[in-house]
Amino acid sequence: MARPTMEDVAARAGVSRALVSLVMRGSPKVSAARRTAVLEAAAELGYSPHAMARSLASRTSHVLGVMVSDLHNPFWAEVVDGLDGHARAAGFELVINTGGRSPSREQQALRSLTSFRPAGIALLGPVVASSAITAAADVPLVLVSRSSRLSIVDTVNDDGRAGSALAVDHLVALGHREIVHIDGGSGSQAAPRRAGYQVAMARHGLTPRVARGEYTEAAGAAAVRSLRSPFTAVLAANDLNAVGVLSALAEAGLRVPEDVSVVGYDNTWLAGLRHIGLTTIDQPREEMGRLAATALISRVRGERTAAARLVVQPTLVVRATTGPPRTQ
Amino acid sequence: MARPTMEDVAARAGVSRALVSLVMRGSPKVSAARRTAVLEAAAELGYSPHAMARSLASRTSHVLGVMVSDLHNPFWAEVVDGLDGHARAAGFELVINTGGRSPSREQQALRSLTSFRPAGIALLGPVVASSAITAAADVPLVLVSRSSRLSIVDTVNDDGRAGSALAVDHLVALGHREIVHIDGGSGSQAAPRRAGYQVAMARHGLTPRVARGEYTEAAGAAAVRSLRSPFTAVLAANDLNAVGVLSALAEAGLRVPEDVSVVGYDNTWLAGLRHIGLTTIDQPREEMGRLAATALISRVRGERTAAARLVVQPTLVVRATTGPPRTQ
DNA sequence: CTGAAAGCGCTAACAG
DNA sequence: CTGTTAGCGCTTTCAG
Repeated sequence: MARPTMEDVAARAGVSRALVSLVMRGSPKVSAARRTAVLEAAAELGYSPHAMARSLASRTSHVLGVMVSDLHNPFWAEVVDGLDGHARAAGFELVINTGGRSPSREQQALRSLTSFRPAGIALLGPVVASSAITAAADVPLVLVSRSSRLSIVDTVNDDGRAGSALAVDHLVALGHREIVHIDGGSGSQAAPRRAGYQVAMARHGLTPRVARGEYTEAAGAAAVRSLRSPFTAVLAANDLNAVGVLSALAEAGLRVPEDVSVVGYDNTWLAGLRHIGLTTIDQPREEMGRLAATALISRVRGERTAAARLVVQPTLVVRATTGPPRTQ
Repeated sequence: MARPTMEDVAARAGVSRALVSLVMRGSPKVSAARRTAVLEAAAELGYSPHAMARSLASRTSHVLGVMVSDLHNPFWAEVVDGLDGHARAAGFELVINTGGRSPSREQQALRSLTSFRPAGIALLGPVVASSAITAAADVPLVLVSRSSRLSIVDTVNDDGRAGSALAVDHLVALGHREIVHIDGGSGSQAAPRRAGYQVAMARHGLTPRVARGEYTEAAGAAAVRSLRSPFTAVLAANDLNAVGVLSALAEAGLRVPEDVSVVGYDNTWLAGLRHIGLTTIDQPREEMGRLAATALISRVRGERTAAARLVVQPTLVVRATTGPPRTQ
């Protein structure tokens, strides 16, 4: 009942174990006849190679580790799609982990991932300390939605400053002046989005107002409830956060966009739902996943040693939650 | 630059490799002095044990493989939460994979998972053929949201027939008679939900009408558009599907619930959003994850050999998408 | 193409 | 408590 090993397959096919190894790795130096014999024997036995033994012996791995900070945010599912497609095409497999938006759990997840000695690791929206990242960095590492100064890691980010500016410009063009930003707190990429907002507001001669938030629905709702002085528009931390904002506004009896305009960030499928119809800043999610996979794989193959700083451009998607402010 | 091994730690601490092994596994038969010496040496070297070598040598594993059929459905994220919490508490780590709702990709994912020789595997909403499941079943297996007759696998399901009946009874009590069901096609658990709907309709003396669907938003919208004859209520395949239904109804100029009532299934956070306010059938998602972890771990420990058939009870959650039909 | 031999990093006895 | 001796399942030489 124990799983068959290469030895078993070799015995059954009447060949040497070395030959089975060659066949399993798809070597061209095997005659067609023997190859089929081996494959048949393997199929009959239900043999499948032991990935760990293989990577232990070969000191290589075809596994890419992926740490997803928050499985509940649809944004990451779409990034993983891009990663998965590209990795698979290049002959790599994904092993996914989750960090639950908590630094300590992320650190555990990272350790767990490295214990598999993957060829490379992608961290999607990590909040863990940069020192913890360095400690794990004896394999190629790529950070998505988090910047880094470390030359040993690659990064894939949208231009968060530009994205926020896009939102502010859109709102100002509609006539808004009282624009609040609910930020992502210490979440990944919250800082550039915040900075972009502040700079854009200043450029328009407006006073920035930042409310502390987080990348969750609950935080968006809470932030709105805590806001005292009046405002006519809010730039939320991300789509999830924006949905919380919408709920809190509705609760308060405020209409969107007549009383308050709302802009999200990410353009996940959530924003596109007809009943949400959220104006938002689009990040090319699948492409970001693809870029991350490409960066990782090129490092793994030793094709590049300099750090890659991949930046994608966000774009504005106007839907139903933004409009001109009410004239007083 | 190569990763330090146990040998390196032993050398640095001035002890034998066996002692380091004992310390790493937390054995009590090591003096406090030597233990700290070893741990210090390990910390200085940045040593972390090689999970694969360990499991290769010990023929055991503390890894649980998880195949998620669809990362885009928030339902699974919540099940994974339950699984993760319980597994972690029991000293197991999760390795996640995704199948993209395609049988062939699921099979690949399953193969990839088994290549790590995990202690057990959880399949969340698999659509892959049952034969492919058996082939992988030389480790304990648990299926979530999919039934099975195989005695070697455990299952965790809600009572889908009861869930559908709950929805139908609710709609009938409101006065509906033209109730359409958009089903989950060949998706996991679509059959019992469909059967429950049909039985409940018959019990009320009503004619069942099933439209072919899938567990996606797009399928829900498409199904509504394809419906010819009139109806006053729809029971969707799941929440995602229901959201598509809501969109298509809005497009067609139909109001919810005045013109048409809509019931979802799952009660993911999506249903609870104020702007959706979907009446739905709740499945205890985290608990399902917890039960799956418990089942898997008890099998892994050899505490049970009989198949577990764990069934949880769905409940009705009434929100804003259901109401009495318009009186003609 | 084969067979033998060494070794990946670790655990599991077992005799000191 | 220690050091030794065997492997786990596989890849990698290297000499046939």
